[in-house]
Amino acid sequence: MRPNKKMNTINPTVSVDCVVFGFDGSDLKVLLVQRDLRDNLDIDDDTLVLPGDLIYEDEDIQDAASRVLLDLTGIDNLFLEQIGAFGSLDRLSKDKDKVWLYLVRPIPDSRVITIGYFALVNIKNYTIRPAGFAKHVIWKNFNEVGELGFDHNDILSAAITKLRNKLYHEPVGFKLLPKQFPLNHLYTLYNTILNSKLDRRNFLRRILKTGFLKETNNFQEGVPHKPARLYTFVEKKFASDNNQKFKFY
Amino acid sequence: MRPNKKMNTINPTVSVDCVVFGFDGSDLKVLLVQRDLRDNLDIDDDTLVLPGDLIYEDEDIQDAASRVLLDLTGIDNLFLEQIGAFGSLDRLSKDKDKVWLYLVRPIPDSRVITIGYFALVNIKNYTIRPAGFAKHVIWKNFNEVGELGFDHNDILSAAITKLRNKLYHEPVGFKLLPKQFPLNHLYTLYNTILNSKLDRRNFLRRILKTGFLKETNNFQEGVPHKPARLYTFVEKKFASDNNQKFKFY
DNA sequence: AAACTTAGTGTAAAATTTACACTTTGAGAA
DNA sequence: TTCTCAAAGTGTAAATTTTACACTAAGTTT
Repeated sequence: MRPNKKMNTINPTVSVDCVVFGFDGSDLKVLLVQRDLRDNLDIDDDTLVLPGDLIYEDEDIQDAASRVLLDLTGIDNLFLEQIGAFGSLDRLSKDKDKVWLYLVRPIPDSRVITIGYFALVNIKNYTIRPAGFAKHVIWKNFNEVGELGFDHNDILSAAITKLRNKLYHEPVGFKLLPKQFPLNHLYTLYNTILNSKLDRRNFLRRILKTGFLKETNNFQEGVPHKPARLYTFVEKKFASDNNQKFKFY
Repeated sequence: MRPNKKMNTINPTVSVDCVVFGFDGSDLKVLLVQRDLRDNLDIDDDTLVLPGDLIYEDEDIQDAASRVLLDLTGIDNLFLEQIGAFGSLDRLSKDKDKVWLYLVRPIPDSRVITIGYFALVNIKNYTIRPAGFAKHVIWKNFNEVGELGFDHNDILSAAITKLRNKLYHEPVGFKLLPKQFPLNHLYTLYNTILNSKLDRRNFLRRILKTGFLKETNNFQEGVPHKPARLYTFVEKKFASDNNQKFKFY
């Protein structure tokens, strides 16, 4: 490839961190890792952090984010979108964070800028493997996320803002749901994430009118009430210029 | 400040680049610098690039962007907003770009990730000083921007997308205009930037209805037709949650 | 004073949004 | 089998917003 570059060298100054959102039918979840367990450290530090890592010199940033997710969670081939760069000078300066950095980083005092990514997954497609590193990865209710390591609360805030905006302007809700789902799940999802209480009838009408949903002939099973019809999302082309005019709710 | 860090050392792996938009009454402009002149190099390279530079180790990224704008253009204290990180592996691999990097960079082959920023200025407030470095900074019509150095066309694309979205959802148009302006200037601005031909009466009604404009008792001067009343923007608080529901046009 | 240029202004029809409640259906319990 | 429970499914009228559309007013220049 390119000469004059060492391959597979770690770039000690740039990292990626990933916010992966999931939805379990009633709560919005975030994928977090327990820092010490992840690195098999023998310290008392159960701090939760976003999955992330330093990038390699010869690695595209987004590829780095994919790699991190694959390594830490077994989740492969996710749709990832950049949130932005986080580079404040004190982002690594909490005491606990420093301890950890000294244990695992080649240059623990290096100033590191991180690029945040965000992804949406159908939580059921990605049951976290109970073996290996993966057992230290957890889905945490978004509302119950406490103080994370580093500046990860900032990254998470930026991510939820982005998610809410996207939900409003693009058909992304389906990424959090199984291929087929009843309309009420989508309705709950919108209400949960947007923190709203939308009118149910109006919601259903509007979401159907968008043309992004197609009814199937399948129905819910195993529910103790009238089973709802399942729908699928139909991907359509969005001219990126038109997105602007689009309003999902 | 923080120990274990050298102060004022250049971070050779992270840079910032700024997209500064201006509006001259009929065209959207972008601030560009001519690369060779900027660095007083004796090479035949009139490539235009966005104002940008490597950051310092102990410098917040956004501060770096401010510094770059101040150094290269004399523009101080601008409202800057991050566009995102640009880190593709080939972003510095054009031949001309490499020549330049070898001439000016301490580690010319370093993989560099850049953080894009964008700003809106009233072009008349920032007449570019005709002395010193500033004489190599130009306002270029957005539509006439050709191939820029590095991946700066990508950054510019991301910036224009962001600008169009912002124009649609937030009251930012006024940042491109003088303190007082006739409504038609704002109308032209919207049409120019959004590439649209909005209905004039409907536009005026709607923009006034937002409550962000206040009429003054001043009128245009020196125009060869009926002088229009001047308006000012009134800053109001936007709960960031409400932004979403806001539509300026 | 005539011609030119932009300022400034209203309305009716169409489309969209909103508020609102009852019947149906299947599962599970009695 | 029937009763109860829980969610599914469904329509309309009023209010609001959006759209399309064109002429008069005012100041400048010739």
